[in-house]
Amino acid sequence: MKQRKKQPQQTRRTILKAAGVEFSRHGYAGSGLGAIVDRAELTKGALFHHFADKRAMAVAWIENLLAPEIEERWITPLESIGSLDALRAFCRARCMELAAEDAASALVSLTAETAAADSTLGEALDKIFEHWRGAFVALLERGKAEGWIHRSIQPSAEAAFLVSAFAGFSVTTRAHPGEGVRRTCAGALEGYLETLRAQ
Amino acid sequence: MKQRKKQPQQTRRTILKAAGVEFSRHGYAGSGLGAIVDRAELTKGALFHHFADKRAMAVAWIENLLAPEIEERWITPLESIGSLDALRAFCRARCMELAAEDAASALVSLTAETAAADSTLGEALDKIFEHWRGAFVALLERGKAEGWIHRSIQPSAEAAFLVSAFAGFSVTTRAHPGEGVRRTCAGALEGYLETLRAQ
DNA sequence: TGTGATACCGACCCAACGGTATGGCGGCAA
DNA sequence: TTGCCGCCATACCGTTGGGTCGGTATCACA
Repeated sequence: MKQRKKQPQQTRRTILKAAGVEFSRHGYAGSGLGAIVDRAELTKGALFHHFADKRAMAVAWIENLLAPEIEERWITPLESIGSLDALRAFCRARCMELAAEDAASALVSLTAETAAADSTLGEALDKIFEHWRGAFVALLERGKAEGWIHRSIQPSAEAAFLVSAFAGFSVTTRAHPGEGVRRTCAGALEGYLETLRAQ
Repeated sequence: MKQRKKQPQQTRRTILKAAGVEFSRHGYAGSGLGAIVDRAELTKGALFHHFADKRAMAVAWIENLLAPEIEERWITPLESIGSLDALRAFCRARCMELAAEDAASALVSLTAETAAADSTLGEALDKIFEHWRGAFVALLERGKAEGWIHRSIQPSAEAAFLVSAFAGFSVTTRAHPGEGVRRTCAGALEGYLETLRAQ
């Protein structure tokens, strides 16, 4: 069996995965390229062969790794929700699982740090938020059509609110780990979700 | 009139204010001490005379400037709220005013960046969140006693949720400035607040 | 088997980082 | 007036930051 020794796509992913770990833990400015290539067990030569500079690498990480993770954990599951009880259960589960290593937590913390100052990163991150909101809009509109979301609900408003709520949970969870705050937030969120119920 | 030439307390505040501007714009790791003393029109000698190191200065900023600003804009006003309509108006107003320069936005972004990795900063920041939640708890309990908050409401849960919601708004606002998202979030938040109303 | 292109390494560059050492100057008590 | 301490400036240090460059190993293809 021939094992290729040079696998550029794999190398690229290895770098992005290492970068993701560093970004999630130390933020964008706090993550050095040295720490990233050390974690990847590669060198700066490899890094700068695949990416023009640090920012371009961060954008690639956002688009190639972070966005798909958000998609998989937070967005795709919405498609198979068919009742308000299912939506409640899903939101509660995601709230209780929230941790600093979660993709959503990385999205939120990178956004908070960089979006205001760096428009390139900001736009890449906002695309994910936009997509996320869009998925909630689609869910709520479907819920209205299927009769388990109240007719008077405005999907775009509630979608923006829900995404912001998860973002907020991830911040307060970072400040105050432990189950307590997550549980109370999850409970209050379920109370809010009840207001969307038909009738 | 004798104008004192050495005013250490004033110098200290000048440094902290400059640090606050840098932290708000570039985060903790992204703010260099050089940029801070330049903004303050002082030198590192002054900085390290008043603070042991960068982290201690950040803690001093959090406790001496950030916390009082949060207190003034977000916490103290809660004391003079005497009806659910007043609470709705207050929350809407704060939502619509939210900007990257707001103290709450700085609190959130610094928390997202540092709380998970630096327990010293994390605890200083969490104190503010804790105090904020406490103020909402007091408000909701008073509202129950005065009869304009529903009896079945659990103040601690709703307080955690409200603080998280504002934190989330500040993040999504950073990613997507402009009135649109803020307005829709404010609307949905008011819808949620209605669920707290007595009867 | 050669050959040009791609993938990666390792040493290096300079600027900026957080932090220190020293010393002058203003203000106050004796 | 002197002596001293608190306040702040200046110059500097070692390290690390992002980024460059020449070279080498490996590839696809001829």
